[in-house]
This record gives sequence, structure tokens and C-alpha cells, in this order.
Amino acid sequence: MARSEEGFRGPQVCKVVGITYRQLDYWARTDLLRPSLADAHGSGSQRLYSYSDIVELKVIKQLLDAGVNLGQARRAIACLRESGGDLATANLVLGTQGTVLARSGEEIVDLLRGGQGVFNIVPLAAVVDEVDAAILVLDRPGTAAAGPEPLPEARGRRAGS
Amino acid sequence: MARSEEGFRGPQVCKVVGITYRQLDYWARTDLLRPSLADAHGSGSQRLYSYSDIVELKVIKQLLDAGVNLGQARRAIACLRESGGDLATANLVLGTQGTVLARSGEEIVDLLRGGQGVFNIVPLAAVVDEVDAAILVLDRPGTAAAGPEPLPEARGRRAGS
DNA sequence: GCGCGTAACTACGCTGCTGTCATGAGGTTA
DNA sequence: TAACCTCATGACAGCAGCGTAGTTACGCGC
Repeated sequence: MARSEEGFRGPQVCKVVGITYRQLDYWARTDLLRPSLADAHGSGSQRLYSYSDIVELKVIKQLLDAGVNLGQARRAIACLRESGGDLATANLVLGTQGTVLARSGEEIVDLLRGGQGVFNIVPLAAVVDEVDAAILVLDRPGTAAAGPEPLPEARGRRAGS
Repeated sequence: MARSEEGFRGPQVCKVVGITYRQLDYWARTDLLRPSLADAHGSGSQRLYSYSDIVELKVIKQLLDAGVNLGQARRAIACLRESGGDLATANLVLGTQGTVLARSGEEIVDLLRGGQGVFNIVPLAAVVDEVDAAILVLDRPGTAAAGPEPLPEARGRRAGS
């Protein structure tokens, strides 16, 4: 159960993200999100997930909580990967026509005005914050998760690209 | 197949909304949306849907197209019914915390700022327009559906409450 | 090299949602 | 009343997305 120095293993990821191991396994098998550090190779091996993997998993989890199915979540993380800007300041906007990253609130209002169809909006800053807080309580199980802002140690682990 | 003077029957509703009869039937059986004019009473009867029923059905259809499951759509139309304001100018906002009707774009930006979690936003004006256009081509099958704005005849059929 | 814990793998089943097909009951017309 | 058309209804199938339980095998400590 000890933390590996480079990456997170399956059961740890489940606790941080807030999903079951069955979901993580299903998503890895169906190519929704494979671990980018080390994939499984047989029945006793270990999957190793990176920090950005966990952020993407948390986005999926948030979408599921909002009632969005996995098919739409699949398109969401596909857009999240190809447009690799600064995640913490953007909003992920899933429309019927396509999927975009919106940098400001005005951009979202513009999309609504010209827009037909439904939009699913994910504020990525909140996602990153929640992931950092969850990783902190994984490191120190005694610490409460209600800290106003996470320590820079955890935030520094964020992937640049 | 002729239009009943007061209300729309099942197969007509399917064409207007763009769903299958199986879906309409399933939604009526599971209490997602029963026809408000006449429910089914046995195997040879007919369901009669009102205009506002069709608008709500179109909202559900849009949500499904956006990847939202029926459970969330259930909460959506529940909110749509209890807050019975002017539909055509509002946006239906489904959050993880709850469901609201937002009147302006700034209201949505405020929700995004203070908000954690994902939002599903339905612009109701576009929904009403699409329903009106679909009803028009139901009346005159030769008319194309690409008209810039629907005729006032169909818009007048909208329910006040 | 040898146990042992952990984690991946497999199989089975369940629920929600939908398609397909056959059946049955009203309503309508002759 | 008999034929006929229209919908609602029922039974079955099928897929997505998991839960549960048992099995298997890597990797670490010794």
C-alpha cells in the first residue's frame, strides 16, 4: 500500500479519484484511460498512473456524477489531451457539435448565444484542487481534507504538458 | 394518421421530437413523462400529448443527444415543471448540487465561478424553435424545415403555464 | 529459491435502456 | 356485424456499465 515514488497504483488511484477498482479496471480495458507510466502485463503486475492520469480520471468521475455517460466522457478526455494548454484556468465545454476548451466566462456565454443544443461544462480548476487535496490526505492520513489550499509539494507534481 | 384537433398522438410525437416509439412508450411507463391530455387505458386506446409535453420531450431528447442519462433528465423536467416561468427566454442548468433556471448569461457565469462540479446547460429557446419547426412540417409535409423563423400559427399553440 | 501479500484477471450476473416482433384491444367504415 | 387500421402491450433479445467472487501470478522480503 506504500506510495511508489513515481506514479500511483490502482487501488491508490481509486481512493484519490473516488471510484471503485472495478470502474478503473473497466476503463483501462475499454481504452478509456490506460495508465501512462506502466500498463498491466499479466495477472500479478501493477498499473502505474501519472498525476495527469488522475486529473483526467477525476474529470471522468465528475462527468459521471453529473449524469453523463462514458461515451461522452470518452470524447471529453480526447479533447483534453489534444488541446494541452494550462488546465487549471480553463473550462472544458462538451457540446453536441463538438468539444472545446473555453478560457473565460465570456467565451462560454458566446457559445450559448450562437449555440444550439446542450452543453456540459467542467471547471477544471476545481477538479485540480480536489485531486491535490485527495493526494494530500493519501500522504498524511491524519490531515483533514478541508484545507483552504493544498501545499505546493503536491501541486508541483502536476504535469507540464 | 390525421392530426387530432386537441393534442398529438404517439407516432406523431415521435416524428416531431425525433425519438422512437419504443422510447416514448418506455418513458410513459416509467413515469418520466405521461401524456397530460389522455393516458393509455388498455391495448387499443391512444395517448394524447399536449404542446408543452412535446417541449419537455424535446428537452429530454436533447439531453440524451448530449450524453446525459435518463436519471438526470428526470430531474431536469421535474425542475422545468415546478419553476413554470417563461421557457423561451431561460436556460435550464443542471448542476451536481441541484437544478435551476437561469435567465441570463451572467447568471450562468456566476454559477460557474462559485461552482464546483459539472453543469449541463439547455438553451430552451432553441428547443422551442425546433419543436415549432417540426410541427410545421408535420402540418405541411412539403415545407422544408430550414425556415429562418416559424410562423406565428405554430408559436401560438405554446402553453402559457 | 520460497512463502506471501497484493493486485490484475476471469467469469457470472444484474440493472437500465432500447430494438424487434407478435399479439390484442379500441375506433372507424362499409 | 364484419373487415380494417391504429396503437398500446407483452415477451424476448442485446448492449453498456458496472458489482461480486474466485483464481492467478508478479514482486518483495527473507
